[in-house]
Amino acid sequence: MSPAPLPESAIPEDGLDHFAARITAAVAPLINQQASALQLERPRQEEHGEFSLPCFRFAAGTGEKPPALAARLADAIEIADVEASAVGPFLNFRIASTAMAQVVLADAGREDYGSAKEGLTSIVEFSSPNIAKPMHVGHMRTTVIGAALARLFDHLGHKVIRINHLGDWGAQFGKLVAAWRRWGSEESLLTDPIDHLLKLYVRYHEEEEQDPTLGEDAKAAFQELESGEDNETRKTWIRFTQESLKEFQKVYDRFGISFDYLRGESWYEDKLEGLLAWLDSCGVTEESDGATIVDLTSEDIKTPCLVKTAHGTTLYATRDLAAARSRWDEFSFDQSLYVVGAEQTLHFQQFFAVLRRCGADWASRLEHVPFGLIRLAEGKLSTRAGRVISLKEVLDRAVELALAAVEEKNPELANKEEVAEIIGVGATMFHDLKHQRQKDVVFDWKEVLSFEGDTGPYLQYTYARCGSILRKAGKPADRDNFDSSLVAEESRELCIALGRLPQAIREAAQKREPMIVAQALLRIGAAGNVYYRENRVLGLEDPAQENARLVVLETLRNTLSMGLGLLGIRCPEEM
RNA sequence: GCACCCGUAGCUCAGCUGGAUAGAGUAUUGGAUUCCGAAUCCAAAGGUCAGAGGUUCGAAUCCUCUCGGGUGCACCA
Repeated sequence: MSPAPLPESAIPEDGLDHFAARITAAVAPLINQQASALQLERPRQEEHGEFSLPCFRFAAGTGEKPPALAARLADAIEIADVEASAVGPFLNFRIASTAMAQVVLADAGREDYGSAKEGLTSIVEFSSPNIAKPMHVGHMRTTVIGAALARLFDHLGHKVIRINHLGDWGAQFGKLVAAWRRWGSEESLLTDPIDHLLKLYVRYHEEEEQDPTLGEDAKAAFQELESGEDNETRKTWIRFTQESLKEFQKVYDRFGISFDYLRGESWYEDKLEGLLAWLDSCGVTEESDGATIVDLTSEDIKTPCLVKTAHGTTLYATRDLAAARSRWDEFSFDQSLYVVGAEQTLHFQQFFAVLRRCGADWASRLEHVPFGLIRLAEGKLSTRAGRVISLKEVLDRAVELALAAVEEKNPELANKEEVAEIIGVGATMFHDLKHQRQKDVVFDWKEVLSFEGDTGPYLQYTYARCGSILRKAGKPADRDNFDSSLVAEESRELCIALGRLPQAIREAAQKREPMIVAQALLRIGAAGNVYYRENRVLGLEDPAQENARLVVLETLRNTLSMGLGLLGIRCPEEM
């Protein structure tokens, strides 16, 4: 049960899509194809135009050789503002500069540029840090990628539900409460709650080995917690949760991220029995070594899914199953994404397979969106081995460096701290978002803290430059009296880059790959920098020319802020 | 042992469902500011796309194998 295909009308024709639609509509009938089936390609070489259609696969049907077909089509086709030409077996399309500038500069820069009305209900589960532990660089990717995907879906007209599936349940909280009873310090909890809780946890772990009574205490504490009674243990646990959330919220605020639901694993606590009963009624459970499992060999997975331990407690998978079912009942989603590290792929395969075995046809709407892990040069991240970098530390250092850069480059700037925050956080986020999800990344301070080249600050700088010129113009760009022919040739490269953003947005959402938008923005930024370098805007003799260039810069500026906004990155007016 | 992910320039990475001469950034070297912000722009140099087979009119892209790196494999999450 997959989501129904989108109606054609749901796909808007902003930017270059406008011309692509004209091209496919004109070509399709000549080769007996549906317009929607034609995939236009983007030629590598600029001289081959903006779009291209290799004719190899259609030539077979007509009995012609590909170059002959391409040549015949090139002759036969008439498309307004598009010139078709055959180069060997390729049918290439070049868009007339004036028409392109007209269309792109009118579309791009609108808040809804590249938006759609897909109307799907999409759940994005992301971030999901563990209570009482610090957020470290490892949480960066899920948080930033998940938030970006949510924004992309939102832009495409989805009803988006953002869920933070906090790790707030499990036996370790028994330990934590027990540790708190022994050594907890009210003062430390108030000054740095997560640090204090982490230290308690680590100490408990260490002393447990010497003193077995600690293990008993922890077990007892978790049982008190699981009982659901409103006892002292529960109060303590709630307090730890609240204190942790306060800390997490500081990071989310800096990232500009909000959630629709903060639902930790504990939220599904009262649904676990029902879930297990459901699994039983589906006849998929069996006993093995005292534990309750679901065999998945029929689903091609050798490892069974464990849903209940021999001690009778539930597991991660049980809670995820309960959560999925609860969300389906509540939201009837079209798609439900889990932005979680690739190391948990097996877990997701298992839990999806369990649902399939139960005959839940909606299981096909669940999707694990994996990403590669972050490692340090010294090795894998490890809290116990001390190989951690807290997220706060990364952001703070980036902001600190940004501040130094601002002091040096723009000492007159009034709100330096505020601007440095935008730049530093933006650099960190962009760095994470410009790479493919799946690849592992080795955390490298030098790269994360770089502000030159293919970086977030480069795009922010471009935005600020445009703003600076627009301010100095002293008047807004006049779009009612905009003559696109005055800038058509000089802005051609920029318009192409701007014009391709809508497709990048769609593709990024489809592939769950925000990088595609980040790369498109870098091309826009590069073209923009060349543009205002080579085309002076202010003090021109011809006011119509000046106005036309103001329109270009205003469009560039708005598009950058909209595009970076989709990635969750803000732009400073000056920097 | 089995399964999955990754391998493209010195480094970090793009390369779309197979398409035309494999592209950026960075580092290196050289150049650009009487002119809207040099966090910029221009240029040079830099690749046996890990290796070997196969499919195809065409392979960095798909298939198989080998090598190298990473991750996971029932009572943690």
